[in-house]
Amino acid sequence: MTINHPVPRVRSTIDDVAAAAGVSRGTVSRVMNGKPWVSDEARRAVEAAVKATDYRVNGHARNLRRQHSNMVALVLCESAGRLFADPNFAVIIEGIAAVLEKTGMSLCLLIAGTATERANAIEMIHSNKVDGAFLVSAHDEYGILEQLSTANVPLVVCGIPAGVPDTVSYVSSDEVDGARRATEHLLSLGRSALATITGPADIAGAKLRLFGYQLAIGKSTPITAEGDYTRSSGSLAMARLLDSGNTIDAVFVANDLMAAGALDELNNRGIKVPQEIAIIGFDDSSIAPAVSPSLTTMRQRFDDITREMVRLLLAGIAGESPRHTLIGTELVVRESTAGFPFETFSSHHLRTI
Amino acid sequence: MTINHPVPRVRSTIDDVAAAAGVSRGTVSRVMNGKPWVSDEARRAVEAAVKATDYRVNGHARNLRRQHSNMVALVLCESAGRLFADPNFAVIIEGIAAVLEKTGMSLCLLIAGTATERANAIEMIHSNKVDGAFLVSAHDEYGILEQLSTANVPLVVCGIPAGVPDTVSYVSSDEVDGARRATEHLLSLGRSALATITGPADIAGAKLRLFGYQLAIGKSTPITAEGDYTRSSGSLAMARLLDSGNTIDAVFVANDLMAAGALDELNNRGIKVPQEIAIIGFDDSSIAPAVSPSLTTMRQRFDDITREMVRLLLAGIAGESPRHTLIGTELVVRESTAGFPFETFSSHHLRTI
DNA sequence: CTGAAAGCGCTTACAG
DNA sequence: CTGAAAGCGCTTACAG
Repeated sequence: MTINHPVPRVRSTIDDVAAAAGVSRGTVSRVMNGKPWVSDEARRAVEAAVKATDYRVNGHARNLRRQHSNMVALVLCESAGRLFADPNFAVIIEGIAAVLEKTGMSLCLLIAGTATERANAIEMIHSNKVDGAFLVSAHDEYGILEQLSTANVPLVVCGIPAGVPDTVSYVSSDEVDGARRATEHLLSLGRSALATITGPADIAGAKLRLFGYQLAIGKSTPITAEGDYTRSSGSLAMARLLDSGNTIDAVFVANDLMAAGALDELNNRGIKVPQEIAIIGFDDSSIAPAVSPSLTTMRQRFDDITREMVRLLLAGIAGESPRHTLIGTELVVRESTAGFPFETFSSHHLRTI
Repeated sequence: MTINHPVPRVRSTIDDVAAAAGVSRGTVSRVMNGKPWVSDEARRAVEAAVKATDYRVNGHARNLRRQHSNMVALVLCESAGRLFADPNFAVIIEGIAAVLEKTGMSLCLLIAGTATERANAIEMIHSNKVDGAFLVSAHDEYGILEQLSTANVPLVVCGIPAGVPDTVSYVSSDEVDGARRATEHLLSLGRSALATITGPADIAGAKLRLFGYQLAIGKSTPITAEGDYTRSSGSLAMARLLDSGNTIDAVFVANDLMAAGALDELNNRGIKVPQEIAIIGFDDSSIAPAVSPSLTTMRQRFDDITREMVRLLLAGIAGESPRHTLIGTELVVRESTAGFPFETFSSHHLRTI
């Protein structure tokens, strides 16, 4: 396939409108932009001329002149398939869109799952067609952050980037603290044979969650299995843990999707959750209350995260320096670490363990 | 919240590069665009100067001059939440992105779930910042298609728009034929007490599927319940059908998501599918094989649909007139209308009905 | 192979 | 309140 050069399309310009209205283009421009100091008579003439000529301002010319576009990009470093498989993305996109909408800026999503798409996104940002950009899920291996960090445009990353953090802003849940508290919750149940299912080793956030887990279990060597944040990888990891020969009575899983997968595996083997093995996830995504047993998890406050992301991007556009914000997480207790009613389960739990 | 006017950021221009390289800006432009007829010496000087000055071409200036942007928009008339709830969107977006990638054009997604977002998307297209646009799920009530149809930019709609079809291209599954064949499949099972769960009445495609259903059942008055294409609305509609007092032994559901919801309701009530009631959906989305019993459905060939959408947009950009394409559907038989093995179920089916 | 020049369509001080 | 003019940063015939 080849690029088709667009046919020239006739469009009326500001000069056409000016001629039709019998005014100068300066006056047309002033009414198009709602500037004051235009006589009612001129305004009416221009408005009529705009209609008559079917005029629309040319965005390239306007932005070139204004030196900004009033648009920001949201770069998603995933294929559409993976994007749609993880409910967190919906929450993040919706949050950013909702906050940004009130600011008068417009948003364009750039899917950057393939190398070509990443190159296009980088080009778009480097060429100054957007005033700023959000970056979601920047896997280290792509080096996209590195290339973008030299762009002359403010950047806000969702999550903690592994490298080049000085020139960009980021906002993230407090991963270490969240993972530590999740693990302590498991410990508080009286469980002592803990394991963890980690996210991809190349994602900084995944490493931090593992670190928080280690903080909580102290000096004991961690029993771990790595997944890639997908549901099926959680099943596989759980199976490896189960078949490893280690005794396990509780697992901290680095995200809800993998926790759901772990639950699938446990359910398949007839292992009772939480009686035999307690499970805690991370995210409180839409899947957490939907699985059976429902999933205890550390809630990421994406509403606060996205609000802060927008705030930092706007600040960056206004000339402020990059800033880093950590947002706290909340423990949400559900069936996978508790019974219902709580008391009943607790006593049952004490008897069986 | 208010708009922050961006601080002026220093960026080197083509003149800076020309000065640093000791050539004219014409020459710089030629090497930036890979044009022939540049001496190796000049090329090297320019390349060094580009690096030294950290130069990037300004997209607005380039596009203003070139009169096209090499970018197309994909307008999604849904909130991010709904977008992510329906697996069809992922398939469509991924399909368009994949085909478009090979053409050298870049893609930007515009979420147009709210009135403000729709206004932004329309503005973006009217201002000629994209060379063309895809439109997905254009609910009639928004009038977005109407506003866009006067834009001086080719448009390709996914699905059959209810109005203004002359100025835009569209590609759609053959809804009428698909629905008719789905219903005939139900009839071929020996079922005679049919009902249908329809999509939203304001969506043209939903009306066409109902029409196809009516074609198949002939003169009998259709028993219908309307949903809104979500899973939960399918449950509700199924419940209404069940509580209506009509005898029902087979249901054509206008999409898979609602069919899954119908299955939920049937499972809850302990009604056996397909023994007591057979169910057929529409789409063959990822949920169809995932539910239990797995769902018989009419497959929409989204790979062909998206390929054709890109083809038509490119053709439109090249100056060709709008065109309309209908793509055929395929019957995919699974458990919800058949047993496994087939023979076993068939005999069982004959005995119980 | 290269430079000088025109022009893409706007906005915005600057005079008046 | 309004017009004439400059200029945003490019690309592309046009000469040479």
